[in-house]
Amino acid sequence: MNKRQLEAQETRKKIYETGCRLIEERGFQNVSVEDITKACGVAKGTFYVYFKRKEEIIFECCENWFGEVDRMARSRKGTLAEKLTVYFKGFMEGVTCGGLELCRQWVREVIDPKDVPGDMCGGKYAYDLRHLRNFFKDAVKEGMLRKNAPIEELVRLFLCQLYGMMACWCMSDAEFTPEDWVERFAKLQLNALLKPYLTEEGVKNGGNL
Amino acid sequence: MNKRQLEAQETRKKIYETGCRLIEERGFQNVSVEDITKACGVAKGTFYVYFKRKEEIIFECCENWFGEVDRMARSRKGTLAEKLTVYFKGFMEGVTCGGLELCRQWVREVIDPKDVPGDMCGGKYAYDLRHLRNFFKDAVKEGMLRKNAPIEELVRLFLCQLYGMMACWCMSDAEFTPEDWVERFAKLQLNALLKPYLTEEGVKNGGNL
DNA sequence: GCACATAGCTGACTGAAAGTCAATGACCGC
DNA sequence: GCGGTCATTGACTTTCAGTCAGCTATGTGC
Repeated sequence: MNKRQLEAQETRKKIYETGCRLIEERGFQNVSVEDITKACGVAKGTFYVYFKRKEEIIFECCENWFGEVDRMARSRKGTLAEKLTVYFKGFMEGVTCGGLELCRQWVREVIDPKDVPGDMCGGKYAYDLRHLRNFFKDAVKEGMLRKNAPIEELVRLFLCQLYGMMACWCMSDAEFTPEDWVERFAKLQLNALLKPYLTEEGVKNGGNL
Repeated sequence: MNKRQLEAQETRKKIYETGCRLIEERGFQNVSVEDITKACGVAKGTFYVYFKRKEEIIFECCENWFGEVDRMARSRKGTLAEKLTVYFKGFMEGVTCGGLELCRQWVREVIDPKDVPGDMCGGKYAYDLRHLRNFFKDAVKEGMLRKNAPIEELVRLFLCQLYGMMACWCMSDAEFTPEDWVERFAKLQLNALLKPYLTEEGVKNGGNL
């Protein structure tokens, strides 16, 4: 990689990081592309060299966040319930530790998918659906969930909980910690959703959160 | 009311109804104020005589929707669980019968409350919090819920379910009916949340959905 | 019936911000 | 050192929300 390419990479990184920071500080709607470029000393046009649209910077941010949480949950040893707890806690940690705007953007995308360009992340709702779908598929492969487990329905019901929690968190002026949310998750007895589909192995490994 | 006032009332109604229709047809972001005013044959400025901001037209629409559902749920005779079912089914009917944009706007407001002007509906998240809070308070008054029932927590947990369901509905390309949602609601065993707080009277009247 | 007041409406205007693109000049390979 | 390329630039276009001074219809007092 020559000097030119290194500098370009640096420029992109600068825009991405400054953008994320400003958006998180002021809110997506209250930061213009020029705010971002001025803050890192480049011209407005440069932004559009690296990002097709203003939104793309936050799409990328969400993608990184989801990917990170997914890796955490998968690398964790334990029962399905424990892994799911990591999943939820990871999301809520991302959200509650300076990720309010990320969370908002995520909800925006979910409620208004046409705002997400088709060439981002392989299609609409791809962030969450893809990861969670694979998560449940793996659980079937590993013999924790029965083969007839309705993957799509499980994905939907879990996301339903996750969306609801995030919306509530936004609503509650961010007064809860990730731990509070895990407790809520358990309280809502989501494991009841899984039970009908657990294998003997899955039950033995503990289905309760 | 003289001719002038009647005509003004008519103008406002025309803008409100045309606006709601266009927004529902094309999506909030894809309808400009001029689209609305042109479609009903008035000047752009007239819009701003009756609505402070573009958003206000959809705020009003949401307010009407929530009010209507609340009236339905309250007028229904039956157990707390039955009333809540009416509540949820009513919301989901509003959403699933041509209310996609309403639903989206609602979620937008919840995740981004600073976008809702403080003078609308008495404050942020007022639509849903107010109605549901009063609903639970009445249940205490009527002796169905115990006096120590944590109203705010119940409101939050129920809204959590509602938001999650709505987000999922937006996500699922509107493939579910309100009945599907009521079934999901029961499935999620929300009644488990209520049980600890039900009075003997409340239990006798049936706590299960 | 006339004159004045004003409610209701108008549409040109302003400002802000997203997104474009031809021009520029620093760097690279030869 | 030279021609070409690639990252960068910033003036420009477009779109749209929101404003406001002015106009006209209607209502009111005489």
